[in-house]
Amino acid sequence: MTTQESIFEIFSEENLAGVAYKNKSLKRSIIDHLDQAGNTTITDLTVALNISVPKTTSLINELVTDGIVKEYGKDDSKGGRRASMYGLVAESGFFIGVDIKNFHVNLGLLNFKKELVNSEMHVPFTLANTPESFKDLIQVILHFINNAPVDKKKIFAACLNLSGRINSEKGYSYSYFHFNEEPLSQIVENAIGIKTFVENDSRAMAYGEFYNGTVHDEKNVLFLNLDYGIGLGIMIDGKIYRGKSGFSGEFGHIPIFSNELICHCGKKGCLETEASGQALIRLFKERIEQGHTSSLLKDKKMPPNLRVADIIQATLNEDVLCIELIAELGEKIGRGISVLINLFNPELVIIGGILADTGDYIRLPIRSALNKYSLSLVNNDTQLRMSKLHEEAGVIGGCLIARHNLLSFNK
Amino acid sequence: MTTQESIFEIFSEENLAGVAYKNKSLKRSIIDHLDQAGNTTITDLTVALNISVPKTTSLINELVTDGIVKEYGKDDSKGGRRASMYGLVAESGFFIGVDIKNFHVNLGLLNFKKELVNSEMHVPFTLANTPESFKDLIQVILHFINNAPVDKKKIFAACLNLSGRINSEKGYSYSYFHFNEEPLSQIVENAIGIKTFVENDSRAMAYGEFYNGTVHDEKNVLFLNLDYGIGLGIMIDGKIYRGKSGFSGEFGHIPIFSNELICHCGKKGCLETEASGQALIRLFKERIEQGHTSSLLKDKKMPPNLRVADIIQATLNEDVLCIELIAELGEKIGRGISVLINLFNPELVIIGGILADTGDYIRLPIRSALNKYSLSLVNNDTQLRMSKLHEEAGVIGGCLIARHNLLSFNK
DNA sequence: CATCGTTTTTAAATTATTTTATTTACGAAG
DNA sequence: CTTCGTAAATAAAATAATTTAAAAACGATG
Repeated sequence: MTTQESIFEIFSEENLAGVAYKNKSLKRSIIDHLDQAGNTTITDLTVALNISVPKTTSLINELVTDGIVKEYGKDDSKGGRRASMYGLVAESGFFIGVDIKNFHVNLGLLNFKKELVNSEMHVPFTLANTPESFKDLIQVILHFINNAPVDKKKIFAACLNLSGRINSEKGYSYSYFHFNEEPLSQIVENAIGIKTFVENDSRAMAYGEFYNGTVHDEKNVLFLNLDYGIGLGIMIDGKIYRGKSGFSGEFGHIPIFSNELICHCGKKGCLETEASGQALIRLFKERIEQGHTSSLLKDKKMPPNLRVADIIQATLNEDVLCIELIAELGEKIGRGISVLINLFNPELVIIGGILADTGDYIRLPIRSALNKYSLSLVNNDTQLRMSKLHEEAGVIGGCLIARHNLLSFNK
Repeated sequence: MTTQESIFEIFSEENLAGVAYKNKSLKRSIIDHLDQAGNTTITDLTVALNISVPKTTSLINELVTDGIVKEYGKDDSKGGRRASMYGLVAESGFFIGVDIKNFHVNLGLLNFKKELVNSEMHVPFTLANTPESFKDLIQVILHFINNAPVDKKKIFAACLNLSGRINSEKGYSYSYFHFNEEPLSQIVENAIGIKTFVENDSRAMAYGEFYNGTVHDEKNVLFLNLDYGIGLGIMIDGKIYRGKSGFSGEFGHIPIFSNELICHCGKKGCLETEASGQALIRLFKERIEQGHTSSLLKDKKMPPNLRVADIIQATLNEDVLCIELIAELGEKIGRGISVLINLFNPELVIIGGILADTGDYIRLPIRSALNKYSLSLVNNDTQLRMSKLHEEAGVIGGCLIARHNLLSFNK
């Protein structure tokens, strides 16, 4: 029996009854506990799961022969005989995260102990809603899998992060690659030969930041993905909140401005029309046309194909116009966040996405807008923190989601 | 052993281990199942809880001798011996809900089977943040308890609904009756001699509507309490979402207007300044001053102490000005709701609170504003429904919260 | 460096639960 | 109205878990 088979046995949805069912759930609980609490002793598990020592011992032994758990030496002395520490086996399974951006793809490989063992960042790729773009993507993924330093059979699952509207339960992506009735997850799964899930990019980043990033004890956390659009990942009680069909967090399209700009979603007054990376480029052009200047100009003219990354870089190089624009953006985003704080009373709001790389240039205007627009009692309750994982948030989150979905913890 | 003692034994937080612990949790699970699924058979429980028939039988028998469960005749024939139906005993315990409004109090008494056995609506009372008002309130509650048609000892818990910021976990009310450091829940508990919880009024209404009202299978539901202020109760995955400190749902104070009106919260541009019952009265006055007329005028002058209820009544009597104002209000509320829909992608939004009594006069403008302001894909996903429980939502919700907290189901 | 207190682990005894078999109850068909 | 098929409830047997007791492992103390 290979490791893979035994893992699938434990995590299969097969309907067992009676003792077999109970043992299976107990084993899952043990893995869940080892997953969350790290390596522990049998005594620890005994109190955590409310089962006796002999029972725990026999279950652990089975998991050890299954290859999912192994002994990690002895515990520190607590006065008597030292207890054996048990923990998950890092090499017993791997998971892939594919984070698809507008102009590149990031990929990562995670082991069973939630450690990133391999990653490829900034693989060139242009996201377009065409079959060609999709084919390119599959090639990028296959290349990553073939170059991965592990047995392909031990890669249990993958997760694709895409912006736009995603129904991760059913595997549909509505904004990209929705060419026929078959769910995107299924199409990719067939193409790469690995169980595949899809998830909204901001939610995946939120998940990564939540479980492997800047979040410690907080349970209700909002993650902002400030990119060309404005995404929002909502974590409630430690779980991703997706809404009815997976369309939650359309923060960029809340109507809080009284302008006449038509958003690409077709509505007027969306937050995204004033406070996104796209808006940033538009505002930059407008200022240049009004006669302002910037270090980004080539021969005193607008550079062609100006990207958000350029403006971020210029800001960090202390370009005055860019600093001003980022501050304006921050003010507007802060006003948006104050809506979120009033509604969610979160413990923590994380500023992520490429625009978060501007650091204090964007953080301080956001902070002051929050004081201006949200109820102080509620606002004081909420921490504002910058992303810790930066551009790795997506891949790590994707890997963790693949892992979580396959193992179906906490369900 | 009295019934009360035995109930507290099962639901006590006392730390048992081993078999005793397991039996206790199984008993709780049985009660939980009977609570949600109604009367069922032993075979049913066997598959639902994954335990054997003899084990289920012995647990049920213990619960029967405890007085919490009893037999409710035989099941319909399915071909063989007819199964006994078991269910909760309605009279084994009672719960009180106290819904405190600006100008009156509603009280209700719920039995163990979630049936409202007694209620007193519109008990005269004026809510003010003074010790006198609080004393009056206690008198109202004591009067209700003493007149209740059940043994006072069998009333296990009560819940107080108040508007404003409430930390229900710790029992604090910040907007009303926060006279000293002791939690309000504790003060009331000492005064009435019954375990007491406090909850935000809109959340309690949402809870009532969710479990005994218009909600059927939906799990992610938003409830709008349109009163003098605008409250929001958020139900996620069947649970009340309270946020970090219980300040979630401050919907009335999201800054989505660019007006110069100072809200009573101290900020500008709050939804409440334009779309609440308070705003309605202000707008009515303004129109009258501009020369408009209405059936509500006395000698062609503003009536003193005009209440929202008066405008609602006039609307239902087809007063043209009031109908217009309600439509304007609906439009603005709809714009606010579109923010919620974009963020939450809920299955259902319930329009409740006194202004919901205007029915289609407010529903239709809300509906059309939603089409105008929210993403169609997301919007089409969400149902809009009017409250079913109307002014009883609060009391029923309060009773159910008291019951839930005491029994601590799903925890 | 042997002994003692402490804690984990293993083993044996006890208790509890499930599984299987039997009995009881019910409706329908002959 | 008896018989037969089916399903629930009960009883007995078998299995599995917990509890208690004993052994092993370890550090500290004298």
